[in-house]
Amino acid sequence: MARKQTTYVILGILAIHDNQSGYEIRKTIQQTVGFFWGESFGQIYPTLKKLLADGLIVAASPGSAPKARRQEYSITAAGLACLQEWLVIPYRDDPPRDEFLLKLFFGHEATPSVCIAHVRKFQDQHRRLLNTLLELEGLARIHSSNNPGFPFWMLTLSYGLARLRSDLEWSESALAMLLTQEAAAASNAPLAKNEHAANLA
Amino acid sequence: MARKQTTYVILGILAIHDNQSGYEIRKTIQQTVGFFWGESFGQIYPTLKKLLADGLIVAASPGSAPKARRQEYSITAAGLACLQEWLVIPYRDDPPRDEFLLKLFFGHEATPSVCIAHVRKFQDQHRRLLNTLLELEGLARIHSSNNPGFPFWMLTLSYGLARLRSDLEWSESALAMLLTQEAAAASNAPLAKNEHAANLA
DNA sequence: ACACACATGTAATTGGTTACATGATTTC
DNA sequence: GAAATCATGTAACCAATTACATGTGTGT
Repeated sequence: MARKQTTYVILGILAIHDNQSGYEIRKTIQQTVGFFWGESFGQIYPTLKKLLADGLIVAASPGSAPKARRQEYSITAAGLACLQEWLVIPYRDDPPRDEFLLKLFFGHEATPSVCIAHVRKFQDQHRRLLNTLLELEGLARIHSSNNPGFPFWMLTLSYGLARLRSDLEWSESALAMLLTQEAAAASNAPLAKNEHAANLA
Repeated sequence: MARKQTTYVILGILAIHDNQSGYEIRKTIQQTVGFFWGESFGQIYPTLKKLLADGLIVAASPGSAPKARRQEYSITAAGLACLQEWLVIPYRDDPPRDEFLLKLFFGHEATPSVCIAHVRKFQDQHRRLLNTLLELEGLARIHSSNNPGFPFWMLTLSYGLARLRSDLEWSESALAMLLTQEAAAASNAPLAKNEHAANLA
């Protein structure tokens, strides 16, 4: 039975920590797998309904503080089985699409400063994400190091950190290259003017 | 005017090399930006019609060998302007989705061999892609090093290579970790049995 | 004759984002 | 009392994949 990916993120998150509302599930997703996975409410709430109807999750009333109108869910045995079935299926790599690289690839059609701006944005974002991941790593080590899932979380985290560092390293050399090219272009134009002036004189 | 991304890939490809058919454009995309961008025919042909209607490209009859029924296109001044406008707009990073990492993150819910299989597949794919990119780099250096776009192509290529190497390095340590964990799990089960037998004796 | 690459297109479906609509609770 | 966060949901839209349908040219 082919289900959409949202199904499995939700099941997986509930398998790690039960009794979460749709709102909380989304927050947990952002805080744990957010750096390589995103989900929107427009996707989460309908999926939750479907999972409930299929018996993969059950509705549980909030234990302690019954705030607002709020529905918590837990994973069922059937849900766990469904998750485990999915886990063994070879992953399919989603068709790659990187608008940043695409703009860079066509960079010759733009002025030098355009690519420089893109790479700077890229660096900013990656630096910020690096800080976030380092914080996340610290928190995980403190609060979850005895959790059986911990080694796997560290695996994805170390992937993220390795990639981030590689990306930042690359971006430095890319920026250096673009800046020298810009400088060359800038010195060529005035040079051309000077030559023109020299010719006139 | 907001256009879909397919628009700009096509325009960009035609800006680099004119007089290509839809079929050729797709092939070119695969061979140049394929490692970070994909396009399907279901997307290309309708977009080509739209670009033609909007005057961003023009239909050109095949120059030399008029094979099959086949339509070549070239970019217009308006098309180039449209591409350039798009290039300066800050890139928006597409919401990240990596099924491989997601399965790894939930790895604790599966048997150790499951994650190992995923990582092995990951390694295979990345090694193959590394070879492809190295070949691509060689070809580009031979045939296009004097093209004004060359530095930008090398930028994306070096990004791909850096990432690939980082990914492969990570995958080695990930695999090592998973293998020791698997060995530990395998030696624990028999150990438990032995203890049980010892208790009986 | 057969297979493969060339070549173009359409239709169905899906997976997903975004915007909209609503309202309660907490905090300042 | 205003603002932020918590909380749930629906509807419109869209970009893109996939499968389907069709046919030609080339090489074996």
